Amino acid sequence: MAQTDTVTRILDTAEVLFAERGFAETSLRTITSKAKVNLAAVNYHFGSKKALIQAVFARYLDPFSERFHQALDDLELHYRGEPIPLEVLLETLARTVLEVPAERNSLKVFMRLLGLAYTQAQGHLRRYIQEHYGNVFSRFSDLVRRATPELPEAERFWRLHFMLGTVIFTLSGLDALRDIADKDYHEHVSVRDLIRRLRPVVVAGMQAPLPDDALKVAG
Amino acid sequence: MAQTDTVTRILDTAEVLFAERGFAETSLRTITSKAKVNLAAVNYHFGSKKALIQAVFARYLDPFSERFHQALDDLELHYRGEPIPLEVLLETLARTVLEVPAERNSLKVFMRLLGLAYTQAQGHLRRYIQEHYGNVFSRFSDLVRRATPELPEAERFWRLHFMLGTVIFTLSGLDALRDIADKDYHEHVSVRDLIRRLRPVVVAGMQAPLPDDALKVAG
DNA sequence: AATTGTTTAAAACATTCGTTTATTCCACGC
DNA sequence: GCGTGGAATAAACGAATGTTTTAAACAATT
Repeated sequence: MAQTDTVTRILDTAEVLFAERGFAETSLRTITSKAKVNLAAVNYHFGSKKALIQAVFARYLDPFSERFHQALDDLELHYRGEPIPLEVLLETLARTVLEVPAERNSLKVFMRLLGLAYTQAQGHLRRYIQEHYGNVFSRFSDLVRRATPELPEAERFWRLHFMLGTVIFTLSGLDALRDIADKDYHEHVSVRDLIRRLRPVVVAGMQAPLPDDALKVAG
Repeated sequence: MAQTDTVTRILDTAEVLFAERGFAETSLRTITSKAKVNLAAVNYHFGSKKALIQAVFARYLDPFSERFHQALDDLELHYRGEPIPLEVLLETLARTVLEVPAERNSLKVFMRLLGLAYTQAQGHLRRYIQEHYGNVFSRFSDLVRRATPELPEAERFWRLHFMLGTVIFTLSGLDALRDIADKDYHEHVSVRDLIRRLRPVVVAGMQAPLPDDALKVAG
């Protein structure tokens, strides 16, 4: 049990702490003491703190990447060259995102980490993710392009990230928001509730009219 | 020139560095050396690094709060009890946000800072902002309620935060996103461009049809 | 011009960080 | 059995951090 136990213990503890406080604000000493492993274990097993951060992401993104590619394969087979509708693409993305961490019961952590990847400095992380998972995003992006031919190239890019922001912000701040919502409206929301509420908003956002003077792009 | 110069020199330098790297990743030594003031000056004039962070925010949020209250006063006077339309409220909010840092020629910095306030740990910052500027948000929130009576209470709450997520995520991850956008589309976007693109998306999101089975709430 | 209070300057202080080293432990194969 | 190699441990290292201290320079007031 030796190695496996220590490595996963570190990863389990690190991902929670990273999600709670960010990367720079989480020291290796905090991680190792909470995980009840030796301080040097991180550098021994992972090499450095940077490598640990990347490993935390890989544990989520590797299964996600595989499953999502598989799901897109199925879709492309089914639609046989026809453009896949935007709703179907978003639905598939949402389902895959929900499936992956469901096994680990930590959707919230996964979302927080995704948010941090965009927000925190950590240039190495962006490079790592881009390098390892850029093709998944590219593939999805291409399919969305075919589903929304009326959108100018740049506009689609930005709207995709707008919607990404909506989802990540909401789900990563879920606890805080849920506290407020519970207190003010006495109505408890589940993650599934939230996603049900998110769907029409995201679709409407993607299909919103073009900004007033986007002429230079729209040609 | 003595005090004023040193204090504003520190603030000017700090806000740029904070916006670029975040709070924890920016050391006082980096700030003071770049600002060409003594290291101890920060602790002398502000008391601590935390207080410096708060001071950086206050320099933006104090004028913003004042202007926004004034703008809402004008609106309420003009609409004389009638509900103020949602588009007008959002427009006013956006205009005020744009006006404040325009004088200091640093809209991007202001936006990044707003994003960091939500994103970074810094519990003291959230408490400070809540305490000093919470009433502005409450007032705006009430006006939005009157502008969207058709929305169930909880639905409006969530959508407001969806849209907040869109804006904050986009603006706080601006550099990262801009890097990608520059590389892929060779088109440089300004913050003003982004806000122009954001508007129709936010409006459409707020006015999206209700989710399929929100019946229990809609009554 | 002397004095007072304020600001700047240089240095040191006490922590904390990531990383490395040296040692011990322990399981496994010969 | 023993030795060997991978893994855990304890300790220390060097660098960087926020903060404090002490002294000097300065401005303003009387």
